[in-house]
Amino acid sequence: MKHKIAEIVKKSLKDYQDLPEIAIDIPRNKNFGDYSCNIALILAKKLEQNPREIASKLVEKLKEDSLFEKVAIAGPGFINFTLKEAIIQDTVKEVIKQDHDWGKLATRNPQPETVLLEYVSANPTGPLHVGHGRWAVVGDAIARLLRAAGYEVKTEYYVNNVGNQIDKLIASVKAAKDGKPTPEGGYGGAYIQEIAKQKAENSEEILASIIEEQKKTLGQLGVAFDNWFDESQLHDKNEVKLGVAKLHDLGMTFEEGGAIWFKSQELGDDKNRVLIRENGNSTYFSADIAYHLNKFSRADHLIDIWGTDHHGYVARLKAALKVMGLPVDKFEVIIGQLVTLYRGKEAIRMSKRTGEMVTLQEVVDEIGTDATRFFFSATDVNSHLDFDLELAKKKSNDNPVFYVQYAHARVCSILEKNKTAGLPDCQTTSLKDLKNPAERALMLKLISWPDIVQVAARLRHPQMVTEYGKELAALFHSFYEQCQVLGNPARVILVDASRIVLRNVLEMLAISAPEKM
RNA sequence: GCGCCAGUAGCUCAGCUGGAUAGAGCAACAGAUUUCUAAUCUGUAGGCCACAGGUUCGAGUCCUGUCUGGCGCACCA
Repeated sequence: MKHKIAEIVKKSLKDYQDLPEIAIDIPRNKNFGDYSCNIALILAKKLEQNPREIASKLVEKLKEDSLFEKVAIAGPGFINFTLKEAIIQDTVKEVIKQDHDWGKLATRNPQPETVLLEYVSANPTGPLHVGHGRWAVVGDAIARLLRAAGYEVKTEYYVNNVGNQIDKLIASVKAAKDGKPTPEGGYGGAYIQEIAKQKAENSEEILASIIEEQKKTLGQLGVAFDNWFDESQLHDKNEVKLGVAKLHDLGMTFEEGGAIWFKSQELGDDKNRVLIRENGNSTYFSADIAYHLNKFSRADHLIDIWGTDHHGYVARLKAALKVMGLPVDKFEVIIGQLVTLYRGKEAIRMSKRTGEMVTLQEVVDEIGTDATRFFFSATDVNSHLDFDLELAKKKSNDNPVFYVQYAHARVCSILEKNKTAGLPDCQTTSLKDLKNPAERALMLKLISWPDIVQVAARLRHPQMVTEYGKELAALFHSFYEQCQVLGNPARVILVDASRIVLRNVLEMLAISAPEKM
């Protein structure tokens, strides 16, 4: 709908040149209409004209459009639109017609951009922690959003199955097996003892067993990856060496102390970085360069979600890719901040060294998949999160996830009661009588869903979906209190449209949409 | 010391490229059910958007500085 309005505004502006992007907003205050546009204010600055004058010229043209009941100027020069009731009603019918597709954006591009989204990618040295869970949920939701927005998305989990940490892991398991204490710098969690008790003999079996556990936990969270990519593959196929050679050919490397270095200082880094160590082994950095070269050969656009502990690393990887001529503007890194667990007021301290930690598996077991997903989707992944287990569990009845699910269950219950009458025919049933403010507000919300998907996908902000879900549920509950549905075909249609959008919202978050609660 | 991220109601958090009177949930208080699910609804109260400057018609949002917290600053990953 926003897009439609923007197009109309654009048409009315054809006398102007060099137009900025036209933004259509939903005003906070209902008195300002259903949608609004600030283009006159923006143009006023550019053209050094009175914004209200520009607006009044535009309004004259916009008034003629059949979409609007009313177009008005307000405040310093906002243009406010009120939709015709018939347009709103027709769009509600469109919701029912499109059903699962309502909220999927039509791509004008016959060859959609391919996106390779890499996330979680935890080291295969132990169980996932809560931060991983957060990034997993956010990554999965972003993948769903991008798909709905018309991108072709592949998801991937990078397994660092090479390097020091693996040697330490193996040594730790061996020590446990022999009843010796954990070696210096090794891993000491209870899971090490578990693995030691199992049949796991060689490093492959040990790794496989840990990765299996990770997969199991992620699966329980409803997160599955299209591809698990082993770092060892890059070494086996010589891609790491080739990447380093490429940098060498570009004159971006030098040798010192028996190691090969990347001249990252020339590109703004505060120090140069080692690519090949004195002992001939490659660093994590050079493997990661190779990995991203590999990914760029498979997709147009890369998105990585990294933990905040890796953020210092972004600049140097981008620098390396840029100097190699790759489109760095198509390489995004989303930094995921950590989660601090609380039980009531008490923060749960975690230490990898002592192995004293609450795993993601334990949290999912305790809180449940739906609530965990909702909580992790509901906040900006770029902000630190305090997550209170007691609150998420104990207050489950007032939990926002249940609030949204309950709206869906209520809808289904009404439709079940209406079964004997049957669903009214959308073509022949008039929605003219849906004039109550609660009905109108609900309809407007339903028709804005595709706009939410679009913006949420562009910004990679799943929290916009959970926000929308809460707002939609609230409007539905309010409507429900005021309007008797059964016996009113127009309202039955409105309820069915609500069911569709509530379900589509929950599906976007991979949260179940129960028919009964 | 340097860098990145954050600081919005008592608590947990939303707030789209700068827009109109800053929002929600929880907690608190007062009400609503002979009627389709009360896991609900209606209302009240709660704010110097960390602080100080600046940019402009207009700042929670942009710039500079300060304070507080998190995370980095390896020939670990």
